[in-house]
Amino acid sequence: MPELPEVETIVRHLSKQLNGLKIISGKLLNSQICKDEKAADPGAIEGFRVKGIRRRGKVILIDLEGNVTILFHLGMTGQLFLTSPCGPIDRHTHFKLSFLSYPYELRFRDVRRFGCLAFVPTDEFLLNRRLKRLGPEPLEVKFPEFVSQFYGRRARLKSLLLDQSVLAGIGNIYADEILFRAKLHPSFPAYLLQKSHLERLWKAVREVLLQAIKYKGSTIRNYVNAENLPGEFQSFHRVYGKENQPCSICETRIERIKIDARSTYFCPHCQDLGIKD
DNA sequence: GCCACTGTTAGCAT
DNA sequence: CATGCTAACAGTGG
Repeated sequence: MPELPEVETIVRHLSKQLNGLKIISGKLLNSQICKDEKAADPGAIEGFRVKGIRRRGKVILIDLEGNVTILFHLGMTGQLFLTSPCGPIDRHTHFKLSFLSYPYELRFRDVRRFGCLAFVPTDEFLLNRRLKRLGPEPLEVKFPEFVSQFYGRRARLKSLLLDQSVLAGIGNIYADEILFRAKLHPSFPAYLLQKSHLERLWKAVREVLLQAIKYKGSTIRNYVNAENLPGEFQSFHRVYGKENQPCSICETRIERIKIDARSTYFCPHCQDLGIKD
């Protein structure tokens, strides 16, 4: 579910709401969600204040006093949202936090449990396995470094966009939307790109992600933001999930192929690099 | 009921 | 190292 724009939307809202609040209780309802290291001990963070909330790639980091950072990865179906503590809790809710003088609790819910939760030392958070191999932030990387991430790589463009060590935070939806906007074929090998192609790709990464953040991400099925609301960017999708529908530019039928076992949607006319030229 | 599919990625084989 | 499958899980739709 959540890629960079969805995670950024969550982080912005949590940051506005939770900064400075004091934690009065944390409850781990299912320790299986702490799959990376030993189960988090929620007792260890009671009484600490929230110092800040950050995003790195698709990872959410809540920094607390006491050199503790709570790390969340939402996997495919993870949700991190604020809700009334009186509402029902289902069996997919794995963790919750409540705060002094604040009417909502923060819940982490994840049906498929591909997500994870960990408590890490703030001063060593980069050593966490979820973070240490991440590539540059797609919205911060300068063009020369962007080029170096693709230079000489024989893999297909789609594979590299999905590779979190190339760029951190892009997933299946935005990879396809970015390649459509850049007019590049998802199967094209990166090392054959010309500089002008890379410039198109670099710009498309920024434009698609920024617009998706503006519309609070995409909801296809499970995603909700920290306000427990769906995103609105799905109505701007040009190719993702649109097999056999006419391309919004040229009316050609959108095709679906498999790359790395992931559905990949593209317009064979608009994205014909390596096919026709 | 069965089978295919799903927004992720660590771990393994090649 | 680079690349590409597979499995982990639960639910949905044909």
